[in-house]
This record gives sequence, C-alpha cells and structure tokens, in this order.
Amino acid sequence: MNRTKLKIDILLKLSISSRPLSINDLHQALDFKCDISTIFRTISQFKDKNLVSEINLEEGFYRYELSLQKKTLSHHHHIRCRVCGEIRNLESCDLSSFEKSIKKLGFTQMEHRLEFSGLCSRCSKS
Amino acid sequence: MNRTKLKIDILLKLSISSRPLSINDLHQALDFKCDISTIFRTISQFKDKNLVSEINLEEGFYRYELSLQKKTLSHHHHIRCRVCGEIRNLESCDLSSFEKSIKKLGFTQMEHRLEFSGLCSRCSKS
DNA sequence: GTGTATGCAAATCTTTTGCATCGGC
DNA sequence: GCCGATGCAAAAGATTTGCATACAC
Repeated sequence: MNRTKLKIDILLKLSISSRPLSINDLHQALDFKCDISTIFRTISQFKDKNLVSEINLEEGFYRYELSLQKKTLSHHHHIRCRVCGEIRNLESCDLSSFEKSIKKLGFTQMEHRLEFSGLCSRCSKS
Repeated sequence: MNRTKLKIDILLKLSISSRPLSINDLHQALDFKCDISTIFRTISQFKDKNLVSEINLEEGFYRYELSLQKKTLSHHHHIRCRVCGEIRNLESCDLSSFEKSIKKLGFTQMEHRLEFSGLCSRCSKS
C-alpha cells in the first residue's frame, strides 16, 4: 500500500473527527477533490489492514473511525440520537455473559456490533 | 392498513421461518408473485406498526422477524456464522450496565442493536 | 365510492468494478 | 519501469418513488 497524499488526508480527517465519518463526510471534508470511488477503495484497504473500523448506526450507510482510536479508547460502542444525530462513545464493554452462551453453541472467533440509539438530553427536552 | 392476501402471506412466511428473512427471501418465498417494491412498502408499514423488527447482520441488506416472535422469545439478539451464514438466536440480554452509563449522558428512550458473528461449530472445524 | 394496495417503471442512494492514466518507489 | 493509486464512467444491488390501476372496506 503506497503512501499517498490522499491516504494521509483521509487518516488525518478521521483522526481529528470526534465522531465516525461516512464516505460522504470524507468526500466533503476533502472538498470533493478526489473521486468518491477512490475513498471507498481506500477505506476498504484500511479496513483490511485493520486501520479503521466500520460502524453501522442504522443510517443506511457506514461510518468509519480509526482503529487506533478504538485502542486508545479501548474497545467501545456508540449511542446515536435518533432526533439530532449526535453520536457519543460508550467506553465500557462487558458482554462476557453473552460470549459464554455463544461458546456453548459451539461458535468461535466471535465479533460483535453493539450500537445504541436514544434521545440525547437536548432532544429529550424538546 | 387494509388486510390483504399479500400482507397475510408475508406475516405467514415470517412466522414459519426459523431465521429472520430478507426482502429477497420473502420475494422468493412468495414465488415472485408480487412486486418486490410492494414487499418493501409492506415491511415498512409493518415496521411502523411495530409488527416486525429490522435486523442488520452486516450482510449489506436487512432481515426482518416478527416482533411477536421477539416477545415470545423475549427480547433477544443473533449470532451469524461468517462462513456459512447460519443464524442462531441468543435468548438472554443484560445490558443494564451500558444503559446506566448512557443515562448518565442524558439520553432517554434507548434502543439497541447487538449482533454477533463468529464461526459456527461446523465451520470452526473445517 | 373512497382510500389504500399493488404493479410497473424509473429514480435514488450506496457501493463496486473496468479501464485508461498517473504517481510512488 | 513496474505496480499500485486514481479518475471517470458505468454497473450493481438495495431501496424509494410516481403514477395508473385494482382491491378492501
């Protein structure tokens, strides 16, 4: 994987964002200076190399964040406000009871995706 | 919402299936006798009325199951084999520690989606 | 009869792919 | 120079929409 300006820019945008970015977010953040298909391809490579994590917040598309971030924050999940779209991180993750019962079913190499939605404090009030 | 043969058929197919069905699964199960856009529209109505639940197993499309089933089995989650696609239900769900920390962020009316993937016992061996 | 449901076709949106050219090493 | 990266255009797959007709009530 060559070190190109675009790849660095994408990683930079991801690193300075407080929330996971969609392909469109990235395209916009890069002022549409590259083709969107290239962003798809680049993110796909990043996924393969485990540089970014793919997140599904039930919006009809995926978001991406640095896996590095994932390490810093330790493994975590998200909650997204169903009204305003605000996204917050949830730092703790204890699913050991789930994993125990899955092991009983004979499954190995488990991964999981856990995402919450709700109304954030501001949207709860209005 | 009118009671039509198609709506009953869709609910029937969902009720006799041991796993959540995709729009395509339903289209096929109904022998392609109706237009697929109608299935999308019908499922969308069912979602609105909370008759069916939408499930994302990271396959690139959604699956649906009766919410009734959800009640019978109590609230549950799924694990999908990343190799053969087998889907199993996970009956217990204790995310109270998560919900506690989310409440601290000021969120209300929480919902969550938790899905596991792994290798089922057969695919683990081969 | 009125309003909802459906079929059909087309559009939309996200994502993928083919191919020619460009750029990193 | 070679191989990977990119742009561009087109395709693919899931989903939505407009509109005319058919059906439920």
